[in-house]
Amino acid sequence: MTIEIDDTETRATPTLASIAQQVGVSVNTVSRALRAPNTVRAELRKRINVAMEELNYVPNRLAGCLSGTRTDIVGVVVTSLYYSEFASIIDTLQSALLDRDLQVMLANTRYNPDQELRLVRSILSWRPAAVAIIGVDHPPKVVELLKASGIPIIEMWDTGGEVIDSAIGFDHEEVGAAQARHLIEQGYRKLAFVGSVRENDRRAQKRLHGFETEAAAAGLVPVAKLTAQQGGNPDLGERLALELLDRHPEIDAVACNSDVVAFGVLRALTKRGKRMPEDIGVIAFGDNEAAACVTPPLTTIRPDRERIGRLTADAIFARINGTEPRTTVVDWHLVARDSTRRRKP
Amino acid sequence: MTIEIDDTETRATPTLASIAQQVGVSVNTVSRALRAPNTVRAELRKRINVAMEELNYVPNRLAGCLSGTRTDIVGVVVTSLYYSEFASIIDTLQSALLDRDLQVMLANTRYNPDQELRLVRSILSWRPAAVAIIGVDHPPKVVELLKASGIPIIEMWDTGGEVIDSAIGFDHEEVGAAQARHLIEQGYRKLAFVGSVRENDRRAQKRLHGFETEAAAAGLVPVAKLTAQQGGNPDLGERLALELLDRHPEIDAVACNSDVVAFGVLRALTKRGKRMPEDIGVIAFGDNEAAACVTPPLTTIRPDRERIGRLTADAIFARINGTEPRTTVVDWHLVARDSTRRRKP
DNA sequence: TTGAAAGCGATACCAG
DNA sequence: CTGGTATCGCTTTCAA
Repeated sequence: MTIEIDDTETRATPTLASIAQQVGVSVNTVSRALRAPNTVRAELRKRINVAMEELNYVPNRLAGCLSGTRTDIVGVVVTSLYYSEFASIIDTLQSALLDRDLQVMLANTRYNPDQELRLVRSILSWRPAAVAIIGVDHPPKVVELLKASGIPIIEMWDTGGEVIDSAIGFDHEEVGAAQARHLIEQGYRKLAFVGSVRENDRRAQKRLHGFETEAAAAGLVPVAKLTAQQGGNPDLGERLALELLDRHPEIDAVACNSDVVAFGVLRALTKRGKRMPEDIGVIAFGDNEAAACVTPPLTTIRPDRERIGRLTADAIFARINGTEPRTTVVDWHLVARDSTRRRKP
Repeated sequence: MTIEIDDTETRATPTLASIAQQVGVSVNTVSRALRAPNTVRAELRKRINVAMEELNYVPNRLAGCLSGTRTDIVGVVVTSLYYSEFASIIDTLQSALLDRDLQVMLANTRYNPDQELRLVRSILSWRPAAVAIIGVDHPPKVVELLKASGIPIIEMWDTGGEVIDSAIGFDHEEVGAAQARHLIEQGYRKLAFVGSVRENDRRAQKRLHGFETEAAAAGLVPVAKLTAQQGGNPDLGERLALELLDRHPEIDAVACNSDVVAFGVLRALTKRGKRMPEDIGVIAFGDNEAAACVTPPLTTIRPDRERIGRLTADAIFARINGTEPRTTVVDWHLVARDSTRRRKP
């Protein structure tokens, strides 16, 4: 009697069963050879490894995670990928997660709340171990879903307001206030604010609000203000600055909501023959890699993105291991460069 | 007789079965209500949807993809996340994939081949529908795994050499050659090359090689050359430029391997009192958002990142639908700005 | 139009 | 140390 094995050399991706069959052991011996190598006889283990190598076996995590308890995905939801805004957060976070074999699933909402809901839903459908998401302001349904998921949720970049679970970021109102304070300290009095302040970018709104409030506190209202709904870039900055000069020629300082906008502002002011920092001061936010290389070097506020990324990874591990949720405020620094150094210290 | 249902109100994540039970239908009716709504009576469908909404049901894709045929993940492997190098590729790619409900799983190798192997393996373990990866030069085992996976593999950013499946990018040697050609056309004769040229960054190496070859063809060897293994940034550029001036004061043009390095080079040259473009010309690669905003505005080469992202998404769909692999060369442009305009046109 | 039942590929608990 | 067997949550024939 012959047992016919219909192993018709189908070039299907190998499974645990394939190699179990080839080695002549049971499926779960192979599984253990992977999961708990020392529970398998050395010689067997070796043959199993050889077979895996030969067949280019790659475990199927869909199956693994479905049956096992944990998933090794961490959902990361950002609002933008451009201009280094969050790149180094993602970079640091990703590499820290990798050390624990966690895989990043990335989503970019582009500041669109509908998109955000859709993406969060999509990410949750992968049953991630945790979700890290930019901002603390989300559509109610997003909050509901994230809460209902029962996994650790780390909100990054911003703090304040209602936090779903844990947050790691800083107070953007304070950043705006610091911009105003610095300009005032340097002797500027006719303050303006320009930049991209989108309807759904609460952080930008907070910075603007903080700026206005601080200026008002110093008796400097009204402040000229020119914002746009589109994303920030140098051309926008240039356009807004030119318009600002036309409308308010008396302006002697400009705060920008981002460095890339400030780059264009500097260009516009230079074209109009303004001397910086003497005639007019410029301060921004973000500390883009080029901020120290433009003319004049740009005074700006530098958030500690690496730290946020690292602490987020730490928080994810901690929460997974059962520690309590917490909110961590991360320092930022005002980097004074020549675009505002009116008063020699 | 009483049937005891041990439905101990466990706050577990709802499954298809949960809502099937609540609505009083079978599991696969609910499944069909999701997958093929018009095969379910309207009234029933409605009740099912209500239940899903109430319970905040999110389908478990691990299960779905395990049982079904398709996976909706696309693995995206990049070598860096900093400095906008690939950000807009990822951004465009991601949003194009989203239109087809494909989810990006991101990995960053940081130019480390061991990491690359590990990450590719990890990504393949999720049984993605396709993989998009930066570069056409990978460790042999990576190539083997990707080939064995049987899914579409799109190599981005570079072309030439052996392609695994499909490629969308451009010839980096030509870019380097174009840098040299432009400098020579503008009348520069003592050419130098500086920047980060890592051991595992084949693209950077190709650009350097193309530059040297083109210069040699014009009888301009030897070219001074100063490279580093670390990643490019303005400080590196400044350091290298200062060293270059010390060693080769006769230099009259510098090609940089990236814009961020060039930013530092400009700063160094300015500090040393060099006039640009008169005394010395500078050309770079990348067209960083700030390239037009530094002093002098930087001549550089602009790759079309959006196009690469979009075409990669297109290629993924096409390959999934059975079209043949192909290599697509994407245009790039030399953007001449004031850092090299010696000859007035 | 709806339901029952058989997998998908791995894990985990129990036996042997 | 090794092998059955149930199970994870969903999709997918095949019947009813």
